Amino acid sequence: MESFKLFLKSIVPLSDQEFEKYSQYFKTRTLARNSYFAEIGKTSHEAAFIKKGLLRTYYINEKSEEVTSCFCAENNLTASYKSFISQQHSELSIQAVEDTELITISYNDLQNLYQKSPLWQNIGRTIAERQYMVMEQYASVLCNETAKEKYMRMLKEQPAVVNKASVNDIASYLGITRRTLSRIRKEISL
Amino acid sequence: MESFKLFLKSIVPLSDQEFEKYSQYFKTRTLARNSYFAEIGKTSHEAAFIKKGLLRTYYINEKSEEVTSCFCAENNLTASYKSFISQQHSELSIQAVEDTELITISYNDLQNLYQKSPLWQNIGRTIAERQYMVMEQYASVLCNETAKEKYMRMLKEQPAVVNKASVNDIASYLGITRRTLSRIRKEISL
DNA sequence: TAAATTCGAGGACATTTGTCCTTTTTGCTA
DNA sequence: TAGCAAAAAGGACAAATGTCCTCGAATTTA
Repeated sequence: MESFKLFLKSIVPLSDQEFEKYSQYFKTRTLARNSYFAEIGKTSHEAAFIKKGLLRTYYINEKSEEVTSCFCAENNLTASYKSFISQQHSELSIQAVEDTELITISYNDLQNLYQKSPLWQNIGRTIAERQYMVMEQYASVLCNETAKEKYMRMLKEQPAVVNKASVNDIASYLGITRRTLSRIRKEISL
Repeated sequence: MESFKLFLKSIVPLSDQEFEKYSQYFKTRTLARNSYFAEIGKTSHEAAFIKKGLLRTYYINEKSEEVTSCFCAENNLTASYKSFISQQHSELSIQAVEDTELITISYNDLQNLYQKSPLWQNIGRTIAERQYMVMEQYASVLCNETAKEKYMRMLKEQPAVVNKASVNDIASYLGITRRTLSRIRKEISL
């Protein structure tokens, strides 16, 4: 729980006592490689903080291909947000790329926290704002860079992901084909 | 204010009395075509609901080109969110594509509302969550569709914007060049 | 451990998109 | 309304990326 406490403290002022008070709402859980935290078609009842490991979020496009929309690494949050927030069927699957340890909270417990405490309303809002800013960055960056620029950025910003994820998943995350990624890797290695 | 009230009601349960109670915090303002709601380098002290008109958000990339990251139309919110939330210099400019009427709130007033009322904490969080979901959609779509698919989607989802904005701005919004957009328009018109 | 399967690299060619430029159209203003 | 400037269209060629394929290495499974 220590890393999660630090994460929360980076968002709002929070004493150890306050954290203890609410820590009962959070459960620790492990997820084996390739197993799922959320699945397309099912409603997602949990959000998670990733203590250790790596998760991949993907959806299926009109051509029935898996498109990776996100890699979530240690010390970050993950959830099928749309499904979790609206409590409707998920359009996303979230799968463990490697064995992963999570700290989770259920939808009902989180709503309780929101009811109970302005502190948690504030945490919830701030997290939503942050997720927005991260996504904005992702969008503006990925849509206006060439394939090579995108891969170089990923190498710099998410080197651990590049090592752990498959070529297929990295390519679809960057919105390019395997072939293009292969060419870029060749070029870089020269 | 009527459209803004309806907008809020679509987010949270809200009585007319409650809305009246807080409406003093909101100011109405018009923005002439080509003038700015936010500017790169300046801190953004306001967020806005667009009553009428159209705004374009852009930044300057490393090649010193304007990149349009967003078109915000009537009955939506706009802000240089990062700057507004963090009260730091804006990396974005927001410019009126046509004469536009806004309903605005200042950063300080919004913080006051958050202090004063869990209702507004809730509104703030829900809006942040929604903006996140919109941005997620934009990101995954733009990064995994061809130039033509992106333009066709825009035609369908934002026909008014396609009519009002310049070819240059539409192209940079879609992450393609003017030349490519010109080719697509030609092809469609056949 | 052998066979089967998956995964990544890369060849050959097609298609898409970008670059640089000129021409045409549109809209403004003097 | 004539003249100018800005915006949009589009020609010619280059570069980037995609498609379809094969091959060999790595990994899994029987």
